[in-house]
Amino acid sequence: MNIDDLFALAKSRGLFWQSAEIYGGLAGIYDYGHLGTLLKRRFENTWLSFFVESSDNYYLIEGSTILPEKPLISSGHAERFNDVIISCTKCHAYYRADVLLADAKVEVSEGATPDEIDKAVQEHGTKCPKCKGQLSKSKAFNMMMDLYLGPEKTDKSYLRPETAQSAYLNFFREFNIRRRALPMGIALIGKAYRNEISPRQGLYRMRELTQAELQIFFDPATWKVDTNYIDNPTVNVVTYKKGTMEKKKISELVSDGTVPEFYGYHMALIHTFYTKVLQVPEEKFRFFEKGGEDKAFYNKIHMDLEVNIESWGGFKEVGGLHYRGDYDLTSHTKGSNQDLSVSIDGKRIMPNVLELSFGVDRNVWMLIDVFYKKDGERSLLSLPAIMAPYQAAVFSLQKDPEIEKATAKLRVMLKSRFKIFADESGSIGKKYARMDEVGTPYCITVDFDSVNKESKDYGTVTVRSRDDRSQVRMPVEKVLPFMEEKFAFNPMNFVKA
RNA sequence: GCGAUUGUAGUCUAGUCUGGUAGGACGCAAGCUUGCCAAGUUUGCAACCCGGGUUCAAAUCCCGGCAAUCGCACCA
Repeated sequence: MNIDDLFALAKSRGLFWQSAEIYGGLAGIYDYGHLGTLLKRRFENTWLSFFVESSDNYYLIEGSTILPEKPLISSGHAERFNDVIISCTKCHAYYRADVLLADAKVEVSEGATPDEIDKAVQEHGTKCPKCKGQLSKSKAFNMMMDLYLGPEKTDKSYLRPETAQSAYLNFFREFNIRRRALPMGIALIGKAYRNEISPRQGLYRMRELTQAELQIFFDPATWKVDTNYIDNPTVNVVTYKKGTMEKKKISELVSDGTVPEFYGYHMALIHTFYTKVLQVPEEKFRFFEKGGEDKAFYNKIHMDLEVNIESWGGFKEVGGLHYRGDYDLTSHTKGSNQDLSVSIDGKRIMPNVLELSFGVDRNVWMLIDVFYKKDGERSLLSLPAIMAPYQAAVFSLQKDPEIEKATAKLRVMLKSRFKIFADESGSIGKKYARMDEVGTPYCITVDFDSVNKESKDYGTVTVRSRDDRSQVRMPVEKVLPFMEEKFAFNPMNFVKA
């Protein structure tokens, strides 16, 4: 499936589309429709259950999307998110000024201002490397969206560029409330904002995005994890050292020193989430270790979580596992004058952070890409049941007052426990086809025998499975238990280490 | 931000070069039909991205904007 096909599906079935589309839209900003919202919620709830609620020490919080300027200066975003850009007056190519000057072997101090850059360009007569044209004046470009609050619009603030900062800013209070114990996890699911220069590829590069992040604060000297690494899965991994994809046991990655134990454990956890909970085929999921220039400066170990997504042309980042050391709490300690170090067993330490970060929108797109199949006439979205927007549909085989009465009754019975689709237009085959396309795992159909007292099948209905189109007949009163069983799957069961 | 391509009912698309009644498919609605997998049939609904210009006349030509895809660049 290519991007255009996926978008056509998304628009026609109620998944997502551009915000304010009747006005022509806004680049990189999207709305979710009724079906997309259901799907997104399923992903978020499953993520929450698996990574957060499975632990007694991890909690979800909700942080504001607007942050004052100071913490973002401390975190480095105000400076590092801030590139100085310079363009060519002739061919209009533009460059990051520091990269351009480094290539031209011109030395400038790190974090040089536009004025300093312009001076250096003038002194060295630096030209456009492509066309040798004159370079323009440089200017600062910040990826963060800024806001000015108050009656005079003087209070500078930003829309948060990542949810992570909300976790760090709330560490101190949460730690004190929660019995001062480590490890402690703070999770957020929420919006983040980045002023991307050029939003691309549907939900891949967005200006307003949803992140699901878990920040685990821990003491590296004492954190104990399950060294069976949750059945020690074999994972696809591109290590920085090797540079190509290979299959490795988690235990190997730990014993050969690629990652520490706690990191390996979380690789296993994430692998389980993608391959067992979301049921992404193993060959489509991998870890990709970033190093050197590509690694964010604060990270000690940085792996992207990648899924092979056809519409995005191959393996693409859907999340990250980042060992951030004590960078975050140390910089906020400096910036706020609030000592965020903690005392554990009489020892004073600055907690380290392991960040599990997921792009929710990218994962929603990924699920559609991975599970949508077109087989001749048939369109099938074979989502795992736990991700299905509608869990079942209840249909009447045909227009008939008796049947419709029974259908309505069955719907009421199921509605309080499950998300039930109810729309009777079209033939039964068409109804099934529609449900296949939006990933509804079960269609329950009331037919003439169901309501005919003379029939041996009186009081029964048929339940059709989405993937193999098979049908089983069962008494109406068995339908609820059947559904309870089919949706009993609890993602957190994988995690009890 | 630069370059290329593109923008037509809810969705996909013909028509644009060469200006002159916007056509099809799917969809949706109502009816007939239909006893389990997108059937048939009748009737109906629904569109030229936005703004300006040229012209007797613009979906079509020109200018500006917005948006999308791809490439470059960018993505602490």
